[in-house]
Amino acid sequence: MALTGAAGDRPEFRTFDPSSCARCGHARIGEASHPGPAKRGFVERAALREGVELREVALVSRRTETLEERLWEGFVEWLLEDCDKAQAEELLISASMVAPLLELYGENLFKIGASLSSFRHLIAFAQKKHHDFRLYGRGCWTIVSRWESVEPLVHRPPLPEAVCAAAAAVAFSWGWVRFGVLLLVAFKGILRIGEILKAVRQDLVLPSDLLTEGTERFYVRVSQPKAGKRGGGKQQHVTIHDSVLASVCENVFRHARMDEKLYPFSGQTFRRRWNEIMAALGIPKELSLTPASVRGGGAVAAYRSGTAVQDILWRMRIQHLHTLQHYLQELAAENVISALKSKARFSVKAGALLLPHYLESLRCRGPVYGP
DNA sequence: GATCCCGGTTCACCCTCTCA
DNA sequence: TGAGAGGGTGAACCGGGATC
Repeated sequence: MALTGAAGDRPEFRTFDPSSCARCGHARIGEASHPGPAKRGFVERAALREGVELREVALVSRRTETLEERLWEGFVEWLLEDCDKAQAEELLISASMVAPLLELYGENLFKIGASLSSFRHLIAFAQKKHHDFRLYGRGCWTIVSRWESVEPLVHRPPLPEAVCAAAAAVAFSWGWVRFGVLLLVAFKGILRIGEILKAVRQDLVLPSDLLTEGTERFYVRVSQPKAGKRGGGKQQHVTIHDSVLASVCENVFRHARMDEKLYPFSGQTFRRRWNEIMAALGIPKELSLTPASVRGGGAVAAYRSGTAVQDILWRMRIQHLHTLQHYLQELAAENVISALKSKARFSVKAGALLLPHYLESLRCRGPVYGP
């Protein structure tokens, strides 16, 4: 009746009120009249904000701030080579003067062998110092572009799936159980290595935690993800579909304390063990396979297994296809295996073949304690 | 006006090295 | 094995121009 009235077919129904007919006092039939979370009042919100000064809320980490301040001091010192302190202060008052000076300083940095990132940070700092710097700073960014064209970025090579499997197998054979398991979790979950190294037991949501034993899914919660300050959520999670790995994680981590780190040592120790495993497999340093290659390797493996690009974006927790291209473009460069000598290829192949046996052993033998 | 694309801009993570 | 410093890289948002 309401629809025909609205459509004009039955003018006599135009005034029909479905809400009244449903004995509902508002237009949201079947819903709460004011849906959504309970609203806080001014007093309650003000109490929660007690002591917080918006002007003092830091938008960058203290470390970045220190780095940029130090770079700025270097720029000022460079100025002082040609003028006295009073003149330098005069030059640094307005963005219109700072910008061309920074351009010259950028060229100087390039000549003396400084890093491009230091110049980028310096420009960013100048923009924070002078709000109108953007009006004059185009030349500085042009210097950055030219610098990049001379020295293009080199992306980290992805970790081939076979090398990941072999590395995990070597770790298990040496008794580095958590290293091996976390390497596989990071690879399958397309995680940044730092994310898995920082994770604690409560970030790993096992089937037994959800009372869904026997399922193949488990989750890793990522607190403070990389882009936390720029959208993407303060907390993210990844889903891993692997029944064997889920069972192994149950045995290795189920009995750990909720605040216990999944990897009980530091990142440096992870890195040293990584180096030892790569050396044992005969993988040369020149191939630049580092723990940072795990995420790219996971992405490439998912792509190769036929996972839809949108699904990979979701699993990687990135928002732009452009970003994913960084990883997948490396497909062509993923000739790490072919670059290996025959002995190393044999080691990788053998290790990858052994992995299922190690995983089966960990799955069947019950709880595993220790690092 | 809406949408897409791309380059500009920004900032935290990762790697390497040194020292304890 | 851990801590810290310094440099390099990855990946996000933003805005403007192009296209429909």
